Amino acid sequence: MKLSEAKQQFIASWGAFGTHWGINRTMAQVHALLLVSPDPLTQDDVMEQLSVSRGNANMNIRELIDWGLVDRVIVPGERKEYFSAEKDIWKVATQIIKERKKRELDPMLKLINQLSTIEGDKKDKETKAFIDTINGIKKFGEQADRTLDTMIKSEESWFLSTMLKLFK
Amino acid sequence: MKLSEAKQQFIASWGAFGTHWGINRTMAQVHALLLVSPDPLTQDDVMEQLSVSRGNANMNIRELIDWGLVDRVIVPGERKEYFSAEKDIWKVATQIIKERKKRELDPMLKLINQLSTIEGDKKDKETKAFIDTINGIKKFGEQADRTLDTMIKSEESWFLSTMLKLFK
DNA sequence: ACAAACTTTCATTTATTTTTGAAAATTCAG
DNA sequence: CTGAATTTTCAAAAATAAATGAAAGTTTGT
Repeated sequence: MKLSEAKQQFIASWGAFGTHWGINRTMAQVHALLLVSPDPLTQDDVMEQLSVSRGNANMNIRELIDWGLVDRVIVPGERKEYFSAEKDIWKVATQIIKERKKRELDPMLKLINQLSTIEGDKKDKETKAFIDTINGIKKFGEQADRTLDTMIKSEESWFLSTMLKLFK
Repeated sequence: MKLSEAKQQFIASWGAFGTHWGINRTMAQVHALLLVSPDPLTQDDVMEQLSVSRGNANMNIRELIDWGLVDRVIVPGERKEYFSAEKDIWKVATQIIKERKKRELDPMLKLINQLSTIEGDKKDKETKAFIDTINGIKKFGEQADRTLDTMIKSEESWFLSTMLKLFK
């Protein structure tokens, strides 16, 4: 298999994979493209290599920056902006966990906490089932929250220790 | 907050939550409804409570059964089928992890393994970047695979030990 | 075997999400 | 300040995903 072919397949599959996880196909493809590009790319490079419009490329690149997965890179003497993706997959995973936790788990727990304050007779079967389910989710969510924080933290300290080694 | 109101909000939010994770809104809502229902429901109950069509209800209930999150329940003397959701959130989580792993992580790793066999000069910057990214994903995926298997297994043994206690 | 009760399918419709591309806004060198 | 280069916005169009409901299929009691 040739590089260009493998690259195409990787980008296409990463895009399809993303859609199964609620991620816009183009965003996942831009991410894939930047992951396998040794040097930073411009918006026009992305447009050309993925055959997408200017607006689409722009929107998804910015979304990736919001997610902390892509950085703007300044190339001296160039007017255009360049973009480059974090290449360390462990850092990528940590960042995604961090963002999803913030965007989804935390608001969900907030809601669950509100719902756990319903008034009602615990003798009632319907009420009891509701409270039990909500409490189950609450406990699970709180545990997940703690576990994910630990993962994020341990990754950061791993990162820190790696950095320290570099400067020792 | 009253039960009916809380229930409505839970179902709506669970549905919205699902869409962020690539899960069809109705499927997530049916799941939520069954999670807070003390007794099994029929397809008509689901249709009525969620205001969805027969086809939609049927399709999503079956999908939930495929995912191993909902069971058909036979009520003696009744012609209709009844459906009930697994209520233990830890088991629900385990089951979702199991299914997503099978449906998505495993095929992705298969692809990555194929892509890691590209021919090419490692001196070439493009080729090197591609190989490095693929290998990074490969290592990460293999670790995730092992970790998730451990989680699934530990849940099963926790389940087993709970069961054993019941019969001791 | 029949028919009522119930379940499943799937072509069509509807809703939602994504993409486009031209216009507006911004940036920056001279 | 000017204007060309570049980036961003957003209304409209296109693509995709989901829902509908009637018809076909299946099951079960008599």
